[in-house]
Amino acid sequence: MLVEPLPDAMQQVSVHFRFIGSPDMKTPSAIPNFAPIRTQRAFEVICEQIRAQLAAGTLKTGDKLPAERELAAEFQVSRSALREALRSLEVAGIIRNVKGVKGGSFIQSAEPDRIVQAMQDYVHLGNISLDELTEARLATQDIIVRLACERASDADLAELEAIAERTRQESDVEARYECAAAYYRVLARATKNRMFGIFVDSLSAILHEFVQGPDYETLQETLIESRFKLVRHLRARDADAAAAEMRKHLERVHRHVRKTLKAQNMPAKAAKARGKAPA
Amino acid sequence: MLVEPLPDAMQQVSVHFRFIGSPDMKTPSAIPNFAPIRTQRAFEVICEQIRAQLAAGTLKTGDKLPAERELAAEFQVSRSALREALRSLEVAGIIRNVKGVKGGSFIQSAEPDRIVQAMQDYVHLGNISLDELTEARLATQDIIVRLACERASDADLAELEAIAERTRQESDVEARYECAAAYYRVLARATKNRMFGIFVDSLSAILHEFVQGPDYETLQETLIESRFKLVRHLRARDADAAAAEMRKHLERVHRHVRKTLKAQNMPAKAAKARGKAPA
DNA sequence: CCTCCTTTAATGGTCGGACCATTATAATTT
DNA sequence: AAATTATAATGGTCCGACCATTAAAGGAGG
Repeated sequence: MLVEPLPDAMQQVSVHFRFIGSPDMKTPSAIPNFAPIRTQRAFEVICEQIRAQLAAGTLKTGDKLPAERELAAEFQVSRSALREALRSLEVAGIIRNVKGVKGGSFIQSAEPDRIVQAMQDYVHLGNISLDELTEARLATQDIIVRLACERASDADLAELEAIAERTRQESDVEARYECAAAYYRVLARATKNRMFGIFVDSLSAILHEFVQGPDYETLQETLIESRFKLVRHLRARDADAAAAEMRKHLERVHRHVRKTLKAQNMPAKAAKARGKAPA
Repeated sequence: MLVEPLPDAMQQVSVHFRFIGSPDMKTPSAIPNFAPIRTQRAFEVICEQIRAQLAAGTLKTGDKLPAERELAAEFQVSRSALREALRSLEVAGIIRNVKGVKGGSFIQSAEPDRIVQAMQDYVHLGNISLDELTEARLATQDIIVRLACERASDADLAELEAIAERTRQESDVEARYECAAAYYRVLARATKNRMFGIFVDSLSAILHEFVQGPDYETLQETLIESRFKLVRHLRARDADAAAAEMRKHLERVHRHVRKTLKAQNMPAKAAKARGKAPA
């Protein structure tokens, strides 16, 4: 059996899963039963069970969960409650829902997108300053460059150069940003450690929100040049030089961003609105 | 008005928000209308709008969204669809739902919990190896120690010592883990950069899953001693010594974890099942 | 006037049943 | 054999209802 139904205490209609007392008891104070109160919602229990099976390895990438109606019956909850659980897992990037016959909920492979999203939310809510982001980025990239310097394959280096070259040909601002992100991503991949890729992607996405005008133009050629230089240092396996180049590069970028923000009188902590209204 | 209703194309019953053609058209191929097809679910649109208001600053921490029934009316969707959106935002840590009169959905302040959860999911799904985690941890802690060495206040240092002292008095394994996590967290806080706290918390939570038996005992005193030493180095503002101590500390821990895993014949990539069955 | 209890209404959580749009497969037709 | 048409399974949405929780209003008693 894939799932276990919710415990008996949860079986009654609309019971809110408290694990103490009885729902109908009118004078619960009669018995000095001071167990810790814990209220838990149905969808949370469901998520926990599924996550547990994930951690245990009972469920793994590619597996298909039973259909909603069926799964709801197994858990002995309504379809709505189950759907809220599935929705949670979906936005967490754990499952993917596909419609139609042979549709269902499929366990996803790991994608860093959700972590990036979570970090983005965190920054929006927590007023993380540009300075903090910048510092974290400098520190992270320093490590990455040094590791990449040891481990980058020839293919990695060639790809980096190709991206830098492509950047030069792009004229669209957004396309150039994409190139930059790709450059950083490949560099992170060259460390052969996926954790660094996560950090980089997150910081890239967040810092992108700060980039404002097309005033970037003036800096563009310098930046591209710097990327080529970095590859040369990597190829020479000169970690210190590579790290220094990256540092110079990032400082240039951030000085520029900061100046732009100031020119627009924007505090360094507020990101601009990026919500696109539905057409 | 807080929200805008969904566009006209979405108003029909159960329409799945395609922005091309008409649902009732029987021969849509008659007109060569080749606009890109985009299907979007109601809850996604709602989430986007709310996230947009967050990024724009229209919504901020502490604000209260209208009641579900009311909000559903504003968006002109069913309560179920709205609830799935709210559920998504809740598991993303953006809102908090509270019941009862004066209840509702409140915009939360930033908590790193969700990022930690996201990273945990990522590791579970992606088979990130212990080696990768360890390396990332070593690198991250190196930076943190060096920054903390510059910036830690006397209060920070005192707190670190207090935690190390408390660890010695604890006998429960889980409590000691809590102490360790707290130690790392305070250390990260001493950098005065919240981004590092996120990294640390995530790695702590994930690595905790690898810790198995109570075989930790033998190492315990050495580890605590090491924490005291680290504080002394920090107090002396000796970054290199502090970083070296931290490195030694972590390597000890990870050697031990690795050995334990091997003894249990567990691959270094699979985390043990931690799902607690409901009582 | 103040305190304690009861009532009330607003709100999130859950339920169950319904219909629609999508999609892969089976059945049918050409 | 190929193309077309039903069929059934599945996720997405809607509706209306009831329950549990909770803060505030109202009332009883001092």
